[in-house]
Amino acid sequence: MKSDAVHHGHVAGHPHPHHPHHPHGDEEEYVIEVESDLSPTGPDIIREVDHDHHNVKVKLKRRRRCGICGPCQIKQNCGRCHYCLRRDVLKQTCVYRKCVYLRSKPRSMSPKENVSMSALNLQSGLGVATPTDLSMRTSLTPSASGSSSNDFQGLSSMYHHPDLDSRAFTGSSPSIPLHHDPVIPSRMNPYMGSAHTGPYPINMFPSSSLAANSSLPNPFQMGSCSNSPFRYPWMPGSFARPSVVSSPTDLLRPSPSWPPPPTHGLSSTHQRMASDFGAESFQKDMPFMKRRSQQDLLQNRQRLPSCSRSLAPMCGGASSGCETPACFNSDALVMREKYGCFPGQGSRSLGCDSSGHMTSGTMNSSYNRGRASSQYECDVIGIDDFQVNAFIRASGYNGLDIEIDIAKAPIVPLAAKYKSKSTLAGTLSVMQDLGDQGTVELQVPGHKVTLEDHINVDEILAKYANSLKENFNIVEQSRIEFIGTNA
DNA sequence: TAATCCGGTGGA
DNA sequence: TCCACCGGATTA
Ligand SMILES: [Zn+2]
Ligand SMILES: [Zn+2]
Repeated sequence: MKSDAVHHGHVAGHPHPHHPHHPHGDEEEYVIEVESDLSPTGPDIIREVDHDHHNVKVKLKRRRRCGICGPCQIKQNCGRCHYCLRRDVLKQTCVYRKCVYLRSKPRSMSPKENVSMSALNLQSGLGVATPTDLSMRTSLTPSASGSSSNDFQGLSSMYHHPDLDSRAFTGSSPSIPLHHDPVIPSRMNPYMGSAHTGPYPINMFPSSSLAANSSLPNPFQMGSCSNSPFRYPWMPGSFARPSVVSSPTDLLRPSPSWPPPPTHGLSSTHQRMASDFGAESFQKDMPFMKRRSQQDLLQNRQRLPSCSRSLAPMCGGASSGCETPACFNSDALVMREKYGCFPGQGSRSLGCDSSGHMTSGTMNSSYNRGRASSQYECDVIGIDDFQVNAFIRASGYNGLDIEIDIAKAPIVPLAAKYKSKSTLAGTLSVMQDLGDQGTVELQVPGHKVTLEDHINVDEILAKYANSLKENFNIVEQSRIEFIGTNA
């Protein structure tokens, strides 16, 4: 296992645009480049290539990693993923390091989708996923995906900033058809973080759009708030101590005395996740990628690389001053997590007036299909005063995805309105180990959502974000208490 | 030169 | 239609 170090410089954000490159080819073709001025981290350059005076293409200058998203913080290749193992032939970056922003397919336009230069200038970003400054990130909007030409496309959920959109297409109603909607990475630092000025430990795994930050004053944490460099658990120097950390399953069991859920061969979520690793293809590296609803697929909304927390890359070191949720994604404010004590806000219900319903493993066969051993496994977590079945799995390097079957629990008054089909998939991105006890606060925007076959919180939130500009809807909160079993 | 982005494509 | 591959192209 080699741990190729990679250029740090390359990873870092690129200060300014490079000189426009004009690849003059045939005399039939000319290139127009437009520089964006909206992209905070490096304007993209658009090339407009006119072949026959009819076929007009707009190409982008090769994009560069944003430098601010989680994966961008990782400076080392894992050395284990498919792309690492076959680096020479595949010529792709490590799956763990793939920039969120680059996961979306680069925009490009077909001749018919041509737009005027003014439009281009207006938007310059053309819907491109421009790494956006944190301050700009107030909401996320889901978008449909185009065909993929990106090996990593499946990795991310597609969000773009509504503000950018509106700004971009001001004037011309029909937005410029985007080949692909981008991901706006947010500052994040799941694994390393500068104590102060540096990026906060903001977890912003695209898929969830449910940013959660955590502060964990607990001894079991993987220490995401340190300045220590990120390390893969399997690499020397890693702090990973799987044996010490309870598996999510264990952590989330209501009580240590409760028997663990059936595991179908694998004894814990941890192991389930662990077992998911080491495969070859990308999706095999990220098996959960298959585990999404059709709608997810349609919307190209997928989860990030998954792994158990104990397997998750992490940084060592003790946390310092991490107990503040400061590290909070200012985004659509989806959720946050806290540990230790929870300000006894009245307990809230998890819900939205939408019908979120999800793909609980037991309810949706298609959902389960991609999952071999654990789809029928269910954990129990407490939400407010209720105990609810939930499907828990790792998400992201230090995250958990928790799907809650609302229909089965009277925790959502509103859910009743949607009959028994109402289920809600909550995707919590928990950055670190939950430790003995923790509380996750979930804020679900109460937004009207069209009932689909599969809806999860992400989508709800996304839709919520989509209309965030127009109206703020009620946000309901929920908190989920995690009860750990760590000794 | 190394890294890896990105377009094109064949197979499932 | 989706996605893993391939390999040319672009950047630093
Ligand atoms: Zn890798
Ligand atoms: Zn990035």
